[in-house]
Amino acid sequence: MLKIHNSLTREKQNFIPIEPGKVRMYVCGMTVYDYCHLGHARVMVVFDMVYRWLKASGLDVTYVRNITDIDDKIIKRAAENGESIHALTQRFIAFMHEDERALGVLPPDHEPRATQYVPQMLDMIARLEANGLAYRASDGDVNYSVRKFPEYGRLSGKSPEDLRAGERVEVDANKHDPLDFVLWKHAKDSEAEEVKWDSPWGKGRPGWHIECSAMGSEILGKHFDIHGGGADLQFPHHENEIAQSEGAHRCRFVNYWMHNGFVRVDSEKMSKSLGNFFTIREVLKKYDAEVVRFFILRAHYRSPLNYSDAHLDDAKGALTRLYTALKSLPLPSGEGWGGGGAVDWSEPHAQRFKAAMDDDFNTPEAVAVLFDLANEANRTRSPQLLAQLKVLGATVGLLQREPQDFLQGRITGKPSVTLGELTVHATGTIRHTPESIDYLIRERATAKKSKNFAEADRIRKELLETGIVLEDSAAGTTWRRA
RNA sequence: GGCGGGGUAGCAAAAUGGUUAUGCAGCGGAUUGCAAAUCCGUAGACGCCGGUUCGAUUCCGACCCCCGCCUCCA
Repeated sequence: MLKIHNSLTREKQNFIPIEPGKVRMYVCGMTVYDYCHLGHARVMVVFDMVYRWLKASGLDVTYVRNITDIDDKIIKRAAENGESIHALTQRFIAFMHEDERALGVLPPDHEPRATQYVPQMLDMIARLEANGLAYRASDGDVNYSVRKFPEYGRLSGKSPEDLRAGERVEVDANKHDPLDFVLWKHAKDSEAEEVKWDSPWGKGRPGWHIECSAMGSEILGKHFDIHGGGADLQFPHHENEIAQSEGAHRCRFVNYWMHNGFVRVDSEKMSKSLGNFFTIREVLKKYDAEVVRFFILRAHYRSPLNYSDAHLDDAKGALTRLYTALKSLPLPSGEGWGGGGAVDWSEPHAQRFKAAMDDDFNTPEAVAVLFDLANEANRTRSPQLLAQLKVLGATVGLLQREPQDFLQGRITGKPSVTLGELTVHATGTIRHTPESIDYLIRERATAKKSKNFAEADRIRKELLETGIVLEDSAAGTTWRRA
């Protein structure tokens, strides 16, 4: 039985879908005006893992992750760049997709963009107005009247009294109450036509929170199973979503709320405002994308995750152990590595793996099982256990490449991002190609045959200095990147 | 100030009222021309102080420290 930690109740609960066998899940995605950073990578990877595990559990999942393609920051950035918001957002959506594919993130079933759902948002605002929860302020904005929604604060565990609005931010005089938030922003003369939509309240554009309420209910229905996002969205974004959705539809909005922890740098939250972020593509120039994915899944999704090169190096070493074990798995006849059989769920490791994953997606524990599996497979030389390792890895989007591709630093498929090509390490003095490495391996074999170990060792050392490790075995010599 | 999360061996990171987490690094051994990889063995831990208990890292209380949300943020 799958258990999920529900932010709404702050405890693990048995997961019971609204409709048996089906799961409807919504995750807050990115605002597209810049490159994605590692914090975004964590949301993508974490919920991709959730998506994959729900599917592996036999559930029919509908996964929606939205794209915010209209908001203040986008307008500002487009103006700075002297381009349309459409051009700006299209570009960064494409970059985001590249980053995701590199990280092994499956495309969600739906990826709605806010600008495509303005009519649904207007409809929702009208309902809120009809229900007496929205009002038109003197400046022309339409606001949500938080005090009229008694449940407000339930998700974040805050009471309106405790919020002390205005303590950190100036209170907007147009609001009836400082906690009220905007549903519809009136158009300003200075703004481009591109960001103005007609509405019963005059020209304008949607507030941020309404898009998720509108897109969620439009695609998944008024009541669905799981809603996720970064922990910083719990308040006010998700709190406001609940107020809007339940206020408009007069029914329960979401059963299980999930929030992932932050990526940190030097024990501080990685964020745009602090400026301490690393973009995904920046990191992918230095580290294999699967190492980054493994790094994320090696921690529990709700725990903080400290980013540093040392930690990535560590993750790389660990993943190398798994792929090294997999190296001796014979290729299934006629099939490439992309394929893979079904998991044998009766096997003990698989049972432990499942128990871990079912316990609020405990990927650190599940990964530990993978290592136990690798150890036993190495010891017993069992192809069955290696096959099991590979298919279990698949359930969380790991270990699907040909081992030599990983070990020798190649990328499977053709991500359009330029990633670790075979240029060896920066510390190296000579850069080798696979051909030159093979040549040197043959030279060394000749030297070894004539017992010229000094020359053999010299060649091995020369390669090692450029980051290439040679491994001799009965079957011959293979190489991998250090 | 309000609310919430956390402090585990050199580093990372889980579980658990009594029994090996796991990975990297370390140490000893097997293997190897020597290595690497692999295997076997080994050392090392639960912030501090009390309490409950036959027994606490695990439960309870106080304290110290760190982090997050309360503003846009994944």
